[in-house]
Amino acid sequence: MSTNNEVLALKKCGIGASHPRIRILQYLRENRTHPTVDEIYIALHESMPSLSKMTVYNSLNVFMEHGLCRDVRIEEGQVRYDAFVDDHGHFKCEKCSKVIDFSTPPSIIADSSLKGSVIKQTDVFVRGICPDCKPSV
Amino acid sequence: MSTNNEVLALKKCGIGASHPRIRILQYLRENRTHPTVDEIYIALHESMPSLSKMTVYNSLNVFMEHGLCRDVRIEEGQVRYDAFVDDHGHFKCEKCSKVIDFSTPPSIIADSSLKGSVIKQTDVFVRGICPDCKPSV
DNA sequence: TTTGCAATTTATAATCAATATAGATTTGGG
DNA sequence: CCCAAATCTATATTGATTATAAATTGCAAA
Repeated sequence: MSTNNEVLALKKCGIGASHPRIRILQYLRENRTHPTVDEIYIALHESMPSLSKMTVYNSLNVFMEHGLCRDVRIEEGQVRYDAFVDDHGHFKCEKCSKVIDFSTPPSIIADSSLKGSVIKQTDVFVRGICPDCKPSV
Repeated sequence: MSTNNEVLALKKCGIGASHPRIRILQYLRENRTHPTVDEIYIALHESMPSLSKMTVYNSLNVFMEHGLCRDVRIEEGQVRYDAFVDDHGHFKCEKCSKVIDFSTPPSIIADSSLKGSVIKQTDVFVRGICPDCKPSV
């Protein structure tokens, strides 16, 4: 079945592959739109009437702890989630609200102030107007 | 008096130079520790007993609207403020909790996915262990 | 100065996403 | 199939921030 990948990914992390978790991870991997908890909940609730929003919160937190997804806090008061965990930045268009991925330079620290530090996590957020929404010259 | 700079900065933005605003801006400029609303409130309340926390919220929001400071949302659930508004990134040490400024590369977008976009605001957050807290080899 | 009005501040109440809790259900090994 | 552990669900709670409206302050004109 098409959820095999998700089951394997969950097992590989040593966490239980419950039905809600499989569906949430699958949704996140198939919808690279950086959805919020609410968006995920609304989308899945239709076909899983017993799903609780708490389970979405819990699952996403567990996924994050195990590197299966990351949080995108580009907007105040709305946490988005992304199953693409390789290094990349997020651009939010203030016109159409889309969140677009982009690549970042190999090194984000351009001075020596943090020489010798250990980097655990990097977040790069850019806000502006995307090419599609920008009035052409 | 030493608050002249703040009065001028506020007037230049076209916003009222009330006593609370002068003191809050002054505190922010003299304490480059990226304080939270609570930290600012506690620090100033001592010498301004009538100060309301709402005023700190209001003032910081007005300052942000006029480019006098920026918010640093490097931690979930805690907004910090920074009167240094030139482009720079923020590093948070997970051991000592300090937030350290660093410079960022001239261009933060390393691919062509956003060619033609308008950039309004950039935030670069790095979490890890700072040189002081890292056990030396 | 004094006056008057708009801007600002203050206190209180309301909001709302996220967490805590505890009982119910599901999962997976034997 | 059974059972203990993991997970899920519903409800209550939290806590930072916003909303509201009344009180106060700032400031410019008379």
